[in-house]
Amino acid sequence: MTGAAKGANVTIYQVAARAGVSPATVSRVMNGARVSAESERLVRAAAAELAFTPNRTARRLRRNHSEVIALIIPDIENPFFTALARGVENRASAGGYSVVLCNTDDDPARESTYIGIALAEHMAGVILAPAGDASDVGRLVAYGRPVVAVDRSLARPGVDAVTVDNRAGGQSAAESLFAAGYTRVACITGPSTVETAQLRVEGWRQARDRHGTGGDELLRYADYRVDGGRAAMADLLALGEPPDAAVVANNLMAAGALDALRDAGLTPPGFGLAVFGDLPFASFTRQGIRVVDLPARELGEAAADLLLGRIAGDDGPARTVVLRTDRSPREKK
Amino acid sequence: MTGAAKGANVTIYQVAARAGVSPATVSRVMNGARVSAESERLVRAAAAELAFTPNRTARRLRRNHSEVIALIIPDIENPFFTALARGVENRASAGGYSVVLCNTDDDPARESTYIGIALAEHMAGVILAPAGDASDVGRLVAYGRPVVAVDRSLARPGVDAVTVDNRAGGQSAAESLFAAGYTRVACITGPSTVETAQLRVEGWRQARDRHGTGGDELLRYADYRVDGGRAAMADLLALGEPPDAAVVANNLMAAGALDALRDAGLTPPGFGLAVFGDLPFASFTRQGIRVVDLPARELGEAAADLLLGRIAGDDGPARTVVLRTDRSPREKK
DNA sequence: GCTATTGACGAAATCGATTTCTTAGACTTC
DNA sequence: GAAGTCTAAGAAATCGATTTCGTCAATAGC
Repeated sequence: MTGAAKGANVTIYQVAARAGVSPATVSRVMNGARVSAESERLVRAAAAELAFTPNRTARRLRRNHSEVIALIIPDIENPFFTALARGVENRASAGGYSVVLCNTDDDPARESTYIGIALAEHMAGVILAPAGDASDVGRLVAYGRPVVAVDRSLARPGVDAVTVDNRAGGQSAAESLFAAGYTRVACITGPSTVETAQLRVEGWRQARDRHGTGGDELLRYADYRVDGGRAAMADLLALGEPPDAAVVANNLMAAGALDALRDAGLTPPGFGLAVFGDLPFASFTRQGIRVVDLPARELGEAAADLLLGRIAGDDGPARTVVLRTDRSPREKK
Repeated sequence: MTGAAKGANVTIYQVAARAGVSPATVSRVMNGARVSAESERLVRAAAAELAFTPNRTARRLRRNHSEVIALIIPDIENPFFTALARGVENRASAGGYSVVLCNTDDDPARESTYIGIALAEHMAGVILAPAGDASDVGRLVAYGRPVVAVDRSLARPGVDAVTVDNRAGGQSAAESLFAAGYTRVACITGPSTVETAQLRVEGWRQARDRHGTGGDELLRYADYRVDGGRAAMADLLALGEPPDAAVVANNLMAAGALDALRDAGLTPPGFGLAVFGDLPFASFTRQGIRVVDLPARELGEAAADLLLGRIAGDDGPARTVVLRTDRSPREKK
């Protein structure tokens, strides 16, 4: 031991001694079981005097579950995920749970490590925004630990998921550009292995086909990151017959795409741009850009609600909640 | 209980039985104590077969400390703090610790709640970016729990702190604007109660005095938020003799200030702007802006190192680590 | 050859709260 | 008034890993 007044950790036994009752009675008072009014008064007085705080570790050991949930996300620096985290935290703390935020940097190995920790820590449940494709979620399911996938659904029966209607979002993003008079609307999306990236492309295709302007020559797969968006846009602009607008499937790539546009001497709305997800703190750059608002915080809230339900014992079949994106993307001021 | 194969939680006793040794021996193997080669082999084999993971709750109860540290920050959606969090997490996880991220929204009541949780959970330590002024850190200190203040120092002896040299940063930000030929350099800073805000102002004053351009009529206190920055800049531009440049004390206010400039038909570098802290994902808007890079990640790393040292038993006097800001802010491309 | 020393390892105590039993009264009910 | 509920509350087991304390045997030392 290092410090001086370290301990000061009052135990239930000390409270019991002070109140002149047994530890069992103290526990009953603290947990709302039947106790005589007199005992309760004594215990509460003693607890207050000693500033007793129950040791959660001991409680957890006995009860065999914790009041902590893990939130595993691929990128803590992406505002979409921090907003999502905030949603989770709001709901979780309202329900008496703490949230441990785990950042995987899109690395399946780190994701796997965190899943292992969640198991070893006996955390109550896990909310997972899957990093790669093959998420190592089997272990959680095998041990019967509640899991909710968020943002992307896991191709795994029995796991709840909360997503947005990416296809509809992609379609309305593209439609809004066509409606504004653009004719060659490109699409920059995420990795082809990622569900959200594919669905957003599909929405774009639907709008494109309706307006009959060619095939996939204006489609680019990138990596959901700034540099990827920049490269993809540069590539599109170098085409013999370049696009005059683009749907960009996430906020980070849009930042890169704007870079590339600027380098080519273009800016919205001269070049039409519709983006999935907002870039907070950048209102001054949103001019002329159509933003499909993603309900990031609501995603987190819905996922947390679902998870807390499972933890509370909800045994029903797996559900997938799909939230609506903003169907009428408008230019921001 | 809900699910089916719930438990499956292998205990040290089962491993011991399988290996034909006592639980004590299993524990010794898992913790690197002296054990015969033969026993070790048997135990490792049994542990592997049963996929044994030690129950951390039980370990924590016995050892009376957890491998979890709390990181309490005022705004999870501010990129500065997420970068800081990442730094903390890097170091902590390298040292075998998990990080619980707590978001206070600048609310002292929430901060206090989280400090209470950190105590009750017997977390190993706390890294605190204090929300308001009077941080309720006394309880932690009273119980001898290690605490490190980050970003702002607490006016409390005995608490380690990690900060940046805000005064020097403020000075070099202003100097770089004067050097570029601007003559009326304003300053938009944070709340007057906040240490970083005051120090940055002082740096600005030093540069201003050297270049002899008036007093504090070009100084505005705002709130470190987007709207505050917008209002402050609008106010400055409405002056009879408005500034031609400004030092803005954080990234969020800079976003607001840029809004106000745009509304007035101004953009950098026509109007000079030097900003504390970067806005990631917004490279396309940094043109012509001088950014004083804040070593957010390094702050987190230093704080974590300090805290882990304390947890390990470092008993020395309280230290304050001051990191250097970027002393030569340049325009970003 | 006989006592120290050392090493491996099992038995059992321990961490602190919860949760069975159990028991002792108090209160009904016929 | 005897037998049958309840209720309150203490004693003790329990959760799972760690750690102290001994024991037993092998090696070292004189």
